[in-house]
Amino acid sequence: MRRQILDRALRLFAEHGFKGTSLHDIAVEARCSKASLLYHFAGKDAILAELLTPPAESLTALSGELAVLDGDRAVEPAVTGFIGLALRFHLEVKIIFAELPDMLNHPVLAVIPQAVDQLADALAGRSQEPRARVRAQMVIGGVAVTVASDVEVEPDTMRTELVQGALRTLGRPTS
Amino acid sequence: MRRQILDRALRLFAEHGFKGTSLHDIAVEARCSKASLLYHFAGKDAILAELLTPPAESLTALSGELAVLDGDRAVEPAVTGFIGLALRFHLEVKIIFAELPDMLNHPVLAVIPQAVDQLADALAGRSQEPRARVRAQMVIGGVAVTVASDVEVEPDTMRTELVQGALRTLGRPTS
DNA sequence: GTCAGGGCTGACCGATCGGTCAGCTACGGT
DNA sequence: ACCGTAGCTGACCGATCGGTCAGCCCTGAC
Repeated sequence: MRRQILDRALRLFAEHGFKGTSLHDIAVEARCSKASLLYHFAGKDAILAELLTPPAESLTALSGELAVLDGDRAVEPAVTGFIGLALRFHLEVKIIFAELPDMLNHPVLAVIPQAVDQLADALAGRSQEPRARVRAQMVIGGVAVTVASDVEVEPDTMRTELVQGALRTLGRPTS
Repeated sequence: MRRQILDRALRLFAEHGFKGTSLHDIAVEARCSKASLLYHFAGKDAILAELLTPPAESLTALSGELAVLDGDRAVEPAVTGFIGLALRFHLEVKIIFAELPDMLNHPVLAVIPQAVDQLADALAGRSQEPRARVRAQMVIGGVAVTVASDVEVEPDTMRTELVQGALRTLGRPTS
């Protein structure tokens, strides 16, 4: 039942946004009562937090791995690692980019922005130049939006093209 | 007063999202009563529609200009034109990318997706190849997210770097 | 048989939402 | 001096929101 609730809530949040989805909507989709949702979860926020915990932890883990690599060597792992996570959690990515700004009160979600900042740092090759920061931001946005959109492409084609596209964006021709 | 309302509503919608902003919030920010909002506008949706009409019209106009250009020649104008619009309407871009999916009922907003599709078509150089579609989507997402984010960069640096980054993403080295 | 407790529910609550309405105020035309 | 009207407001409305609570049902232990 918990699984069912989380599964349906994930789809609804991704489609209509967090604020755009009511507990009633989730209950109908999961074929249970609204009160049942609140038996399994402390509240609506708790459902979102539990949904976004796996991608948040994976992202912070990636940031940790990248932190030990210096400048140039961090770029390619950052690209492939981020794209891997984005593809794996594409629905969660859609939720995060849609309405994260308000949800930052919750401790689980608060770690996401700083992890993204560290990711941007790695993508920029530890450079503080404005031009490098812009490139990094373009990669993050491009990957996130593309993964969240419903372009009909085979998964491996999508992955390779995202990686190559990101590397070109950063001015790093494909090796 | 209308100007005041639209100005404050734009900022609030961009910051907290459309659903995340109440008429009360706008009224407080605009220093007037909630009833006054609904004297000037037919409803909350009408405020959003009026805010998004200028960028929507500009976008459809750009699509029209690009439609008469064939394949290769459409790419660069598409890049520079889209980036120009995105920079000019950066707050509106943030609103659109955050919660457009639900608002498509309104006729003013319904034209946006098809205009974006035509833009993607031009960015892909009229190619139907999956790889080209992915690249185009990456450019749209990268530009939109970068413009909507608050990276602190001088406007002209931002513009030139966005254009060059987009062209690199598309595999078109800067001329 | 019975009892305890986890899973679940309908009924209900206060808060807040978008929106309506009668009426107040200020002011320009005659 | 009078009036029409544009601008604006407080009070109020029904709907919907997230969340609470007493209690029902079922099953497994003894």
